[in-house]
Amino acid sequence: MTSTTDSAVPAKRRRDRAAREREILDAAERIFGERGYQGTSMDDIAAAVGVSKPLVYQYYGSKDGLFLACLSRLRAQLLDAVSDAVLAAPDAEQAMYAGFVAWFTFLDEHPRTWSVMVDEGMLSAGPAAVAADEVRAEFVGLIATMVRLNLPADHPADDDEIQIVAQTVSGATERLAIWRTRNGGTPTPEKVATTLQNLLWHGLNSLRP
Amino acid sequence: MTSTTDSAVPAKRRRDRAAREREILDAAERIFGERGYQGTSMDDIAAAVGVSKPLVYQYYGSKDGLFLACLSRLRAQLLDAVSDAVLAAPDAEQAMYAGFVAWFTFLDEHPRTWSVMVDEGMLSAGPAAVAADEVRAEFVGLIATMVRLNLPADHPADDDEIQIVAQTVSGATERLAIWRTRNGGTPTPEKVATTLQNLLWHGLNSLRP
DNA sequence: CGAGTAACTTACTGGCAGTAAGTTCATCCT
DNA sequence: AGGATGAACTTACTGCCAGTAAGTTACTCG
Repeated sequence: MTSTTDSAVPAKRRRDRAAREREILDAAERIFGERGYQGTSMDDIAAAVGVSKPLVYQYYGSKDGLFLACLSRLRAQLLDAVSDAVLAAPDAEQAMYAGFVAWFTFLDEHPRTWSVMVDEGMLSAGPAAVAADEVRAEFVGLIATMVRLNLPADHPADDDEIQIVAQTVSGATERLAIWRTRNGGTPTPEKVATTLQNLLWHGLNSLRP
Repeated sequence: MTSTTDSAVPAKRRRDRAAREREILDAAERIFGERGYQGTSMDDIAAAVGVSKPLVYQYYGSKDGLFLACLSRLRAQLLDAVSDAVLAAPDAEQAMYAGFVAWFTFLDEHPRTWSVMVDEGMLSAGPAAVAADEVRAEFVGLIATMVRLNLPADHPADDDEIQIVAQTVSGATERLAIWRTRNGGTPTPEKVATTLQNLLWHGLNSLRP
């Protein structure tokens, strides 16, 4: 007999830790997304789940910790979506396009979660800032790798230039995502990806020294 | 025998409003830059100036108001630096390069003030967010105008594409500025500007439909 | 059924944004 | 001069929220 037999009713009651953690994380992601980091209190989140604040602290340690947990989950999903798209493409040019489309599409489908991550992810003090930087660093690394692979093997590229390009692409796509969200989700991911591709592709291929 | 005869000593005493406001604004810019928005309390700023907190409130209304005032002064300086450089250039290509160099150079010379503006300027709730967006919008507008001017007159450009390009450039330069600051101010503004120019110039010229 | 422990709560502390109400200093008027 | 007027400035609070100490309830397993 599974002990959780009576889980059909909406009564909150006691749940095991994993389930409660997920419940709290879901609520936090939603509320952070709606009201921002500053605008959200731990009491709000606890109340939304129907538990008391100290329970949230027991599971997530601090407000930063909880925010960080939201961020971490989102990061994994987003990174998966983009790298799947990139890896499935037959060549570099299509990989770049597919990566852009995956990026904008994912963020279309998670507009609120996105605002958690970017709009407020850069609280330059505290562990959340470190986490946000790690997310960016991961994408920058991914982009840098792609750029390197696209360069002719006999030209060891200028590392500074690769960094500059990777930061550019990362910064641009982040900003475009915010802009699209505020712009009601237009233009389409494909339109933006195409324009970006046109804008960057030639320049990328002229990186050889 | 100037009327303020005893001003030699470090005693704070009473000063007229304008002077006090400037003093507060300078301190706020410095402390926000050092500790971030969240890490700075109004008491900190008041103590640094040697006045009480309510005085700061009387002059700037709120923490957001004070932050906004810092932002506003910085914005004006930065925008001036960049648009001066752009307007002084003889053609579009050099204008773009000069704009990039001016941007990165200015931010080199004001690394702390920069972190006030960008790293924490996007608290997505509150009036500070609106102000930060206005700063960005101004730059995006400037870039969009430049792009339009560079296009052949007989081709009315696709507005979406111009927006995409402008957001891209703005997002990229913002991110590159943050990266350079954290990277100890390297590579040089000229190096970054050159790479960006190489990366974007061809793509920009292929925008014609 | 009783012991042990995981899930959960009440009731607090401390710090900070923001405010009400008052006090001190400078200047102008007669 | 000396009092009136207002600007510069302060003390002493409120309320909100992150974080905590210490306790209570209910599930589980021997």
